[in-house]
Amino acid sequence: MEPHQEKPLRREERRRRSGGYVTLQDVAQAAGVSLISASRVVRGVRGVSPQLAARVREAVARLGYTPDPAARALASQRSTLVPVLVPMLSNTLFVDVIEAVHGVLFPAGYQPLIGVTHYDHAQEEQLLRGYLAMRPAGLLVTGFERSEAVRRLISAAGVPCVHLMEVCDAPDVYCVGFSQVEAGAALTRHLIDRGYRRIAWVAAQLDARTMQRAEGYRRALRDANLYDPGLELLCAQPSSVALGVRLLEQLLQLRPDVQAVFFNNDDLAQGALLSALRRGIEVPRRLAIAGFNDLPGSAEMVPPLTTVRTPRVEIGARAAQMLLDLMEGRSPSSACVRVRYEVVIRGST
Amino acid sequence: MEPHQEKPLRREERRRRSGGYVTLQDVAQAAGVSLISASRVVRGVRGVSPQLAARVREAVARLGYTPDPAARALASQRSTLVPVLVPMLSNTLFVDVIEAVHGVLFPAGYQPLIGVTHYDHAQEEQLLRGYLAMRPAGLLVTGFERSEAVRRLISAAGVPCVHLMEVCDAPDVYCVGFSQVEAGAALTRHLIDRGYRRIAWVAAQLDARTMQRAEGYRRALRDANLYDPGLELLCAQPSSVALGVRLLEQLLQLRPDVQAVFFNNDDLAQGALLSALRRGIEVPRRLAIAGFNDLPGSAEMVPPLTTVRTPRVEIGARAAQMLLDLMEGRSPSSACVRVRYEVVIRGST
DNA sequence: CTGAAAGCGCTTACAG
DNA sequence: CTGAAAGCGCTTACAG
Repeated sequence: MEPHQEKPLRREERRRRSGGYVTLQDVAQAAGVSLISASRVVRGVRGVSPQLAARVREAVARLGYTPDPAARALASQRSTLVPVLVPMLSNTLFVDVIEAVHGVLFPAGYQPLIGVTHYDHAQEEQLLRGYLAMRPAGLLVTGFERSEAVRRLISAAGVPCVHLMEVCDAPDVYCVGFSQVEAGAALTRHLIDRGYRRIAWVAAQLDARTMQRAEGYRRALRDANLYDPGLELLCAQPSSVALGVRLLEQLLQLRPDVQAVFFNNDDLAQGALLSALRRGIEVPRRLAIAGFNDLPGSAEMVPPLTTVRTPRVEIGARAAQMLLDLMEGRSPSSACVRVRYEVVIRGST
Repeated sequence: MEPHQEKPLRREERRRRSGGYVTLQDVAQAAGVSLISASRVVRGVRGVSPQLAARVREAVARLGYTPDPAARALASQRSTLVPVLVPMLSNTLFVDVIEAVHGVLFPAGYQPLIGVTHYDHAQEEQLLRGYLAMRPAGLLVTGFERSEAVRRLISAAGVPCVHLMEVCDAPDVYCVGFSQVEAGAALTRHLIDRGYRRIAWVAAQLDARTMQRAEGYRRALRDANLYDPGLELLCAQPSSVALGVRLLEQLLQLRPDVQAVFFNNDDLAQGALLSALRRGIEVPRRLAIAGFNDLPGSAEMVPPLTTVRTPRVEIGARAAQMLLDLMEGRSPSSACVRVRYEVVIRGST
């Protein structure tokens, strides 16, 4: 059986250059069909006779064929890579999101490329430029706050993009998340309902979602006629347990009369609880403490921490599913998916 | 100026298919040199005249050329992707390693592909198969314990592989880490030196590194004639703060006479400290508690946790640097780099 | 030091 | 429903 075209290169040389992998050509030959027919079967294109498809599939299995992603990407100008840009990994929040994303995309044949922006617009741009050179199949980014340059890169990329964590009403914007403003307000209302009056807000990092939660805090307190700007303590450093210790100290010096504190993230609140323990401040009798995100350890604190459970796994999985639909030409049932958060009341309030 | 070869496809069609990117062909034409010369300059191959190189570089800058990774990978049978396989991301340990790896590889033009194995050999194999199809430039894997199938995949891949976290004396094995046995022994010796006699070992997950630390614990106690197998509590569940709470309870029921506990990981020890606080067990007077890894929050615990600080960032950075050398044909000064860990003595012991 | 040819392994668009 | 041709944007190996 003669191959269709002559191979000027010796077979041995070809094997060396190609790394010895089984190619689609090998499959087509083994199945006795044309290259393009084999390609159609492998790609799952409709309109191939069942007999032909069966023969190709048999050959694929027998030879152990795996498509070469580089060749595919070059011919189709689209890879199977999916950049996922998150601000930080030291926060378990995003680790959960990423694992859920991976769980959906990898089995579907896509490879997530994790990019950590460190809440920095310039880093986000640099990462995205690097990743866009690889002709990704789609994009997953965190929230909506970014530089104009990055916004342009995203839209010029011409691939679907789904936004994580926040929601938005624009009809052409894909997103999976919840209203950070409402969640912030919900926890604040819980504190008000418990009878606390001088309720402080303490936050670090000061990224977009933090400020949205601050907005929720303000709205809830204004609605109850309890808002006092003097009870807000903002700090641009990264959030951490250690910082929570320091911020509680600062707050108590500033406002010894504070009755309850809403910390923007559980790590800060955990630090504050530990600091209260050390200083003998009774929680919640003398001071109530609440956090946000329900991170590992919060339920085990002394006393257990009241917080807002955020559905990270669901956000990651649903965003990945939406992106998958978009990448494969299906239109998702809704451009914006709102997931449910939950105020978890424990002993600290 | 006529292009060398005729383009049967209309220019417009070509632009559409190629995504409108600037190609090396465009650069070569603009610089007035051959395609291959432009390629050599872009790749940084030696032996190109400075004048030619300058003209090419000028054209690259002016046109904003970025090489197409897919075309490169197809022609050279080597991508710039680097799979990094870690057991878990919920442990900050590996997040630190990954960030350090990224910090070295990304600026050098490589893209890490994070794979989480969940301490599961089958998952590791599945991930690796998926990633190897992409003809990665190198591999970064955690430790040495894996299935024979994965071991074969790694060596058949024919690309350099560096092992993270553990060390090994085989001359052809690349690794960056420290002796988990010695580190476990060092912390145990600290407890012995402090005067504790009935020293327990509590561990979860029971992966290879955990068991190596257990070995260190045993050796140190045997050397001091204090080893008592009844003081070991092992649990195969994943490590967490919540599990630490439960394991301390179990241990105290089993052996109310225990004087000190070495927890295999800080999250367990943090849970134990919180549990001791809640139950009114004085630490360290009644019971000393120590952990491993110096995770966030450990220094803020009440009392602060004695632990072993492990140089995650250094491990990630040096392993990535070693891999970079190997991928680019340089031989690293040493196949095995031992990094320094440190026993951090705080109030809990 | 520079270059023309061949090829990497696929998909696209056009025919029938 | 099936196929032959052209091409994706690079690098490899061979010449000079």
